[in-house]
Amino acid sequence: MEANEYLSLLNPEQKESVVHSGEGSEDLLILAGAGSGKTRVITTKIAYLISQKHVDPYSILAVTFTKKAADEMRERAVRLEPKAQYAQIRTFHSWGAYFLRKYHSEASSYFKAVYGREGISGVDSNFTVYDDDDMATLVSKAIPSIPKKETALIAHKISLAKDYGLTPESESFSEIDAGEEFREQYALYEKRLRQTGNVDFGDLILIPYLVLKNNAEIRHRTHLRYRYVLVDEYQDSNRVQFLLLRELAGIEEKAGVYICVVGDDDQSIYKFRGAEVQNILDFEKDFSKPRLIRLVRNYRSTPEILACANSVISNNEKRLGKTLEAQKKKGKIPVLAYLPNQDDECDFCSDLILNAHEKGVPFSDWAILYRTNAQSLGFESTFLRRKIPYQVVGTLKFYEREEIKDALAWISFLANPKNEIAFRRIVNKPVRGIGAVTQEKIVEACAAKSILENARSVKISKKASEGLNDFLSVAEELLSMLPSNAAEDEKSAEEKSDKEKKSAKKLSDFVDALSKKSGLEEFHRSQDEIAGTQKVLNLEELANSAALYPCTMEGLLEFLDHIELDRSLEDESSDGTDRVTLITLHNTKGLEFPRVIITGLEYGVFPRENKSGEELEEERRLFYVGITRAREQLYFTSCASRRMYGQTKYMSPSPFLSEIGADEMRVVGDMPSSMQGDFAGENAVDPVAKKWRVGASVFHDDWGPGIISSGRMSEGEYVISVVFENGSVKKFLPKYQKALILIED
DNA sequence: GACAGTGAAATTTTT
DNA sequence: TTTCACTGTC
Repeated sequence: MEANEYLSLLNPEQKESVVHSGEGSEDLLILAGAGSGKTRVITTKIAYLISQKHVDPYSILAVTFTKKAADEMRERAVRLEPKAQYAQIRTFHSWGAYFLRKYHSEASSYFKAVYGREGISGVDSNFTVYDDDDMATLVSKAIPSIPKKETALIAHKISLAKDYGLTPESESFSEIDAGEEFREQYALYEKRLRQTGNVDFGDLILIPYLVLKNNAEIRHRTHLRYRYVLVDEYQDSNRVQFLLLRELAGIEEKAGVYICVVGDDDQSIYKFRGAEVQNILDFEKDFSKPRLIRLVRNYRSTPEILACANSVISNNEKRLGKTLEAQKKKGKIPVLAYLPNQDDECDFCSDLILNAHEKGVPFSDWAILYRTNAQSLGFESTFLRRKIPYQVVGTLKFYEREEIKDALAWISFLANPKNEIAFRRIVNKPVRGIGAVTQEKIVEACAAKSILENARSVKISKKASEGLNDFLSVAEELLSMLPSNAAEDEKSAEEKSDKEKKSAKKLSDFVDALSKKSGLEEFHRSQDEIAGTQKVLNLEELANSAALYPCTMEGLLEFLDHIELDRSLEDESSDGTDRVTLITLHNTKGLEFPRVIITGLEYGVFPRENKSGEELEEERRLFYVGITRAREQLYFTSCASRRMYGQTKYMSPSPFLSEIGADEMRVVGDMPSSMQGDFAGENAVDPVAKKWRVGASVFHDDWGPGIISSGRMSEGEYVISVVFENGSVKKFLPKYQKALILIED
């Protein structure tokens, strides 16, 4: 396609975003609302830079957060401009992995300087990436005094520290609410991890940042290489990603690297994972002469849907501010249904879907959105009963399955025999008589050395040594199946895989052999027979997915990177079957559906209880994301009572619902007041309780505005808890309370 | 090391 | 209510 052709498809703001290319060292922030054609802009921009500005595609780096988004971006950019295939279009983490493999020895030198040389391996060229579970295991091995159940907590905290760009040497951990005790734990973990030569997820960003920051030569080379850096979904970037971007930009040395970020502050929903809305709010402050372009024309949803979205999000204070403008013709007004309980909610959704289906609306037009995974259960059983085909998105993911983790542990161990976590996972599975004590001995003796090469010289019991021999010979046998093509190291990874795909043996045969020889297949086959699972099938699936890679050590590493850096592997059921989608609100980001039902709109469910201030704003953004997924029709459901943890709880409508104007939606059913008398006897209607209902807004003379988070009868008195905007929670007896007033809405 | 029995806990989760 | 992690027994 010619440039003027694809540019003519854009609206003025989109076009401006595309042609802005940083003359006069200006950077660019594109504030792209939901459904405003963001991906089109970024892909067109890549094509435009190459074909019109004659930019070498090799010098373009475009990063996204998910594999799916990266694939889509590459595909669409290449369609516009074939040379875009030579640009680096990938996820933040996969770029980090690429960078680390390239500069592993510089990274290792950095760590040797920090920790001293003894027993430190740093980052190996053939490192594998530890996931959360692996991290927790490593924590418990690095700090044996820690109780098992706290390891995951500490691992999480370490992840968070890395997301904030903090190392054990950092001055303070106040940003992540941790202190000196944490510093010691973090340091022990790091030392242990550096012994293995492997990295965790956080390292994929943190270490490239540290290397760039501390190594002027590499920084310089990198500035020469990447002249144009584009970041998608910038609102989801965390602190360390921001720091890395600053190094890539080379602001201080005036490297002249063009930075363009695209994002939507209103769709930032990953604060709990370290994402910083502040990054996008501060962009204009942090980068050079930045230009801000707003894309607010929405091509996805009807004006009625956008009116709701705009009303809701305008209640947030921390935002750059924008109002979506509908480009579609008028449609149907959104519907809010007040329902007695969650069974009625399931039936209401089923009725909607089945009625529409009779009129020819496919099941796949529908998506049921909910706040927590547990809420899918009711829908699943109802849909099963009423024969509505459905798919649940993002529950047990492929890579989280035991058998897959086992096979991957084998692969990781072969790639890097210093990987103690992988070793521990597989050495005694199936049982080889190598218990925890023996494992400990072996790992201790082989610290920072190849377990494969050194394990035989460790003194262990006779029984264990037989098992170990068995294990090691399987590993050696498997390794011998993998020729290493060191001679071809000079070639770039892309070039190499292309060639080898055609000629060499497939890696799938290797993975298949691995399942069999390791005993994993047999082990899981017997599990399948007991539990009726399909673990063996999954192992075969894994082998299949390796078919595209050559049967070499390099192919193995590529395959590992692909698997490890794409934990969002599609559910196998994403074939063309016509079915309803059940999905958490978080998982809907980037998706759209003709008909959307947002369920469980009750205080305590959505928003979750005790949310206030910034946290409440994030919940509101989540609601906004949900609303803007809908193309044609939007429904809300809110239940008067809900079974939670085995008890029936009486619910109040979500405060978010009152943020939508009365004329912006149609209400069906009766809005419940708290403790309604439907269920005679148990909960007599107390007029005080009715007035001071859960979810209502209040104002306190000393504490300011707040929301009633719970209310119950205690010794004949109605007691409420109020969450104030500063986060504090207070209890009151409203009957006698004078400083507290109710704000009617 | 497998298993039943007990008790505490119960968000969201790109990589 | 359900789930999962831990405990003690065989």
